Amino acid sequence: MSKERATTTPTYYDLVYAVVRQIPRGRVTNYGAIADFLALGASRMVGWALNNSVLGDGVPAHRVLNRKGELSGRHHFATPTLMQELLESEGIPIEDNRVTGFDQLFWSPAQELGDDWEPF
DNA sequence: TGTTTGACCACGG
DNA sequence: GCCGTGGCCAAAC
Repeated sequence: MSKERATTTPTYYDLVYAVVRQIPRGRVTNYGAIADFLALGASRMVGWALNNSVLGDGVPAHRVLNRKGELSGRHHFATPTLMQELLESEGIPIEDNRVTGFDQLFWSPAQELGDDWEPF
């Protein structure tokens, strides 16, 4: 929901949330793509942002994977299998904690949204 | 205020 | 092709 952060100024958090929400159902992306699209320069921050989002916001963090296409963040969900369940529910086949056909399911924000796209 | 850590990525050996 | 190291930025301790 990107509520006001009160004592803190808006951060890339909101941007990450917005981008992840734009991910179409049945598609996946990786941290590096988001980080590069937002010009964060640090893909680690995307994970941190999602860590906050999963717990409270309606951000489909399960669509965000690492560059290998692995479900690296599954352990952060309510249950380790929840992430896989959600992906399979969207028609994304998972095999050994990795997305099958990750290359064709990959969704690039910079390519789909455009370089001048902004959440606000 | 300084140090540590984190759902990562790229590069080198 | 796998493992180790560096870099990146921000939040938590």
